[in-house]
Amino acid sequence: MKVRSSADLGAVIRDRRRQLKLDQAGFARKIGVSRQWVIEIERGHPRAELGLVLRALDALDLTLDATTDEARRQNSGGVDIDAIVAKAKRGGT
Amino acid sequence: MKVRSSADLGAVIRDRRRQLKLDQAGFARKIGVSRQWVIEIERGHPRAELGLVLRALDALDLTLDATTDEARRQNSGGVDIDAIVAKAKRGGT
DNA sequence: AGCATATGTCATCGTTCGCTGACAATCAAA
DNA sequence: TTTGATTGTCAGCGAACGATGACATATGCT
Repeated sequence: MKVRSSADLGAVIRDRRRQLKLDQAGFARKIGVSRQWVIEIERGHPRAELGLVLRALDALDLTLDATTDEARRQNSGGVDIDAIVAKAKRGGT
Repeated sequence: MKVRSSADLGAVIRDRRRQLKLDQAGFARKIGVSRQWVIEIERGHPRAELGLVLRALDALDLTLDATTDEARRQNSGGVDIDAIVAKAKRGGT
């Protein structure tokens, strides 16, 4: 998922934490912060510490990727399915 | 580039800032922080504010993506073109 | 309903943020 | 070398961080 705001970050963390069936307290212990911190982060606190955020993502097996908009247009998200299919129907690869 | 630590983040920001031919002062003004802040971030300061970091990345036209290790194995570089083409040749979408 | 677990709220406290302003250090070009 | 721009360092200050602990609501299960 794209992370453009601290609210996005909070959503990503909360969703993933629940996927892994961790409660806030266990999650907090795992990354060495207070449960308060988890609450604030998941709420989208914009002034949280970068380092703790990275620790949290790591604990959730989430990796952060920084890419330029152009680079992304060429790769992953922007595969031109229609063109591929059209060519495929014509017998191309 | 993958961002696992604040040092990574600093490197990404510095490289991209230079790509765009911005000096620290201009960059700082653009995102509404002090030049001091830029210096600290590029040095890898781990306790920087999340919100300011996101503003900085935005100003550099950098987008952050949070993905699980598994998800990345399935997607990014690895769109299953063969499967798509095979289905297309059969007349599917 | 009752109970246990999970989540959210509040106040307090020590630490550190990011800003400002002035001053070095570094580097490039004339 | 001298100039100018860029980058790095320092001290001081107000504001906010994150931790702690106690309390208040959910939420879920029998």
